[in-house]
This record gives sequence, structure tokens and C-alpha cells, in this order.
Amino acid sequence: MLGDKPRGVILNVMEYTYDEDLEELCPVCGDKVSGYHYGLLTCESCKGFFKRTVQNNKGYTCAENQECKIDKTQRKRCPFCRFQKCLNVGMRLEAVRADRMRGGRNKFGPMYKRDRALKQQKKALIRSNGFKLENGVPPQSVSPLQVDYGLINTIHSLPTISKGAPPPIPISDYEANLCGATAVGMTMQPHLALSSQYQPTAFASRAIKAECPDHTSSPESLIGYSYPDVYPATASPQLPGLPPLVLELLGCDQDELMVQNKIIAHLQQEQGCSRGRHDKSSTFSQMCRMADQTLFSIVEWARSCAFFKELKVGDQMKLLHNCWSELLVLDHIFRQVLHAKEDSILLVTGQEIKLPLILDEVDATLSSLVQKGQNLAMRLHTLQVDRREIACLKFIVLFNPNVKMPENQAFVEGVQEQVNGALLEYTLTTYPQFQEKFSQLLVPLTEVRSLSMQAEDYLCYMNLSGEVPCNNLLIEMLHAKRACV
DNA sequence: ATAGCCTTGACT
DNA sequence: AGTCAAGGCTAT
Repeated sequence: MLGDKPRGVILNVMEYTYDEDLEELCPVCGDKVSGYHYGLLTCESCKGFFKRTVQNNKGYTCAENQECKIDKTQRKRCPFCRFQKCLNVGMRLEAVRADRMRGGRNKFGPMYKRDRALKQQKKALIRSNGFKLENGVPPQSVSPLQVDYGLINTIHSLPTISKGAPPPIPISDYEANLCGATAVGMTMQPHLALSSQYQPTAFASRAIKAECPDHTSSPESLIGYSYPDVYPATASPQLPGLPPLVLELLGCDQDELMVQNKIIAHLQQEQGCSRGRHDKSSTFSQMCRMADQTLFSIVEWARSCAFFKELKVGDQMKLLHNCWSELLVLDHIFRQVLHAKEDSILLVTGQEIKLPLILDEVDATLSSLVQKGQNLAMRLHTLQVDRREIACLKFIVLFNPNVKMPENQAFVEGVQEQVNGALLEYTLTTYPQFQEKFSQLLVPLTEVRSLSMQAEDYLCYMNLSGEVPCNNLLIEMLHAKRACV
């Protein structure tokens, strides 16, 4: 057997050559990737495993504590944890065909194409920089290539999109819709959607969304694609039943790589100003710029979201003014949860920084905030919060019924209630052995609120000291909420 | 049950 | 005609 010799991470880094075509490893088990399967690049064996599991509606149980390590040598040991990992890294149940039709293409085709293009662009970017900056490796992917050059170099040397690299890929609305909001085409009247009650048993069934032949038509029909409500009724309690609302909220999530690339491009444009200064204040302002761009993407996310779109702009503003900092904190924390490394932080740009370095580079207040965030992230990681739950939590924060809103109070309350219901149902059916997961997930939100308030205070203080870069959406939001300055 | 290789067929 | 992600087959 070829791959059996022990290979350390360092050796992998050494052996990495930039000409290699597919340097990626399977995000589930770390084996060699054989292509896109069910939504992302995986190895042949995990592809087969995922297919068998979903097609045959398998129910597994974990003999341990549902946290088995899955790697190439141990992947056969616990199918339960292997399947959980498949779902957590983003393999798509709906890509398994209910009708078992062979050949042809599915709706993920354009997504794969786009992902490939982004990877190419990144590779060119790496080449143009001469060597690897720790640029955008998707947080989930198991990459041996994370090299830490220290905070100063990391935060000040963005992956540059420049001369040698091809220009950023323009994102058409069509593609944006494909990658992001699947709910775009839902002709959902708010009241109708809100009045529909959940029927847990009906959704607890296996979640193959039949890939009906009639979805393989024109691109136009894809824009409005929302998962068909076809749930074959061959229930198995082990397979996660996916409440449609959970899927829909997940569908609102933006493509991480796209957001990352956009932010890198923006930051690079601004970078000229802070060049040459590598002190605490420039580190802080760089972080502000990063947060600022992240906030733009969060606003973009909200605006494309189910339910949120139904609101008048004025009410949208009210909700965002209330929770922008919470969403920023959440975004940061969830990135760390998926990143799952206690001693390092993954930036929105895909750069990884060792925690001690960042704590050393900022003042005591910010350092304490960062550390608190890290602790919270680790607690959420222990809870094994998954992407679907994350998608729900963001909505729960966005649709805060405490925001005063004469016209749409009931609507916001309704959304909150519906999302809570969907999340509860999802956690109960997906993690039946962990009955308290739902309530456990909500507990950290109060801490997120508190952290975000502290962060706002800090930002306000720093703004008064003139440390925050101007033309900053962060500050605008801050002003909108309180009389700062 | 697993996983490597094979066949299929919509899309380019 | 070529591509490549679906499903299928089969030795281990």
C-alpha cells in the first residue's frame, strides 16, 4: 500500500509543490480528493459512503461519544460520526438522486464551476506572491498548508489580488443567487409562511430532495429554485430530518469563498494607506477595516434573506441597527467554531493567526474581548454546533422581537418563533441523543449580546481617540444606535 | 460494508 | 466529441 507511510504535517508542507493540480484533501477523512461529489470536493470513498448511507436510508449509532476522529485510517470505525462529518462539512443530501438516474448534470454544476474558478484564482494569487500566504483555505478543509507567519506579517500582508493574478471573477446575479439565497424565488407571503405549522413527524423522514428531471431545465428556473417539498416517507430516526425552514435559512448563507474574495479585494484597495506602519494602532485599524467589510457582507446577507426581504427598508434598518455588532461577533465566533483551533484565529480573509500573537498585538481591552470570544467559540465547538444551527441562530439574532416596530412587530415575533421551532425540531431529530441541544445553543446568545455591547463600547472609545479609520460603516452603525461623539 | 473502477448522460 | 458528477458493479 502506498499511502501507509507515516507523514507528518511538516513533511506534507515540504512536499507541497505549487504546480500540483489538486492539492486538496477530502474534508471528511483527509484522503485524496477525486472530484466534486454531493456539493464539494471529497475522496472516492466518502462519496460512496455518503451515497450508500442516503440511498439506503441507513441509521447508525455511535458507540462512543459522537465525537470520533475521522481520518483515512479510522473512517471505517464509526459510520455515525463519519456521516455527521459529511453533513457538517457540507455534503448535500439533495444531491443524492431519489430516482437514481445516472449520468447528466445537476443544479450544482454551476456551483462547482465557480468554486473551481475561485480556486484557480487563488492559486494564481499564490504564485504571483511568490509563495504561499496563508490565504483562503476554506475553513472546513483539512489543509496541511496552514503556515503561520505571525500576526504582523499576516494582518498586514493580505493575499493580494494583483498583477500576476487574474482579476476577481465578476459575480453575476444569477450565480449569486445560485450560491446564496435559494429562497429568492419563493413566492412566500409572510402571513402564509408564518401560519404554517410544523409537522415534525412528516419531516423526520430521510431528506433526499428528489432531483426531479424537471429541474434540469433552463438557468432561469434555477434562480428560483427552492428545495422541493418531496420527503419520501421512509422514516429513519437516525437520519436528520431537515425542516424545510432550516434548509431555507441555510440557503440564505453566502458562499464563503465569494465573501472572502470580495473582502480581500476591498482590503487590498485600502491597503496603501497603512503601509509601513506595523504597530498596535495600525493592527487595530486593519482589524477595523476587516470588520467593516465583514459588516458590508452581513448587511448584504440580511438583505437577501428570507423574511427580511419582506420588510420595509425602514424596519430592516431598525433590525440591523439593533444587531449589527451581535452579527459581527457571531460571524467571528462561528468562523472559529468551524476552524476549531483553540490556539489560533481564522480571519474572514482566510488568514490564520496564532492567538498569542494577536493578544500581544492589541491592547488589554481588546485582548480580553478576543479571548472571551475564543472561549465562547470553544464552548460552541464542544456543543458540536453545525452549519444549519448556525444559520438559524443568525436569524434568531436578526429577528429580535424587542426591537420596536409599530407595523411589523407580529411579523418579527412570528419569524423568531418559527425559526425557534424549526431549530428545535432540527436538533431533536438530528441529535436525538442530545435532547438539550436546542436550549444549550440559545444560552451563548446572551453572551454574544454582552460581548457585542462591550465591543461597541470599545469601538466608541477608540473612535473618540481617533483610531478608527474614516468612512467606516461600523461607526455609522454606532452613531445610528447611540449618541457617540 | 467498503472503496476503487466502470458506465451513463446533460451540459459544454 | 469531451467533460465529469451522478449511479452501478464487484473484489476484498
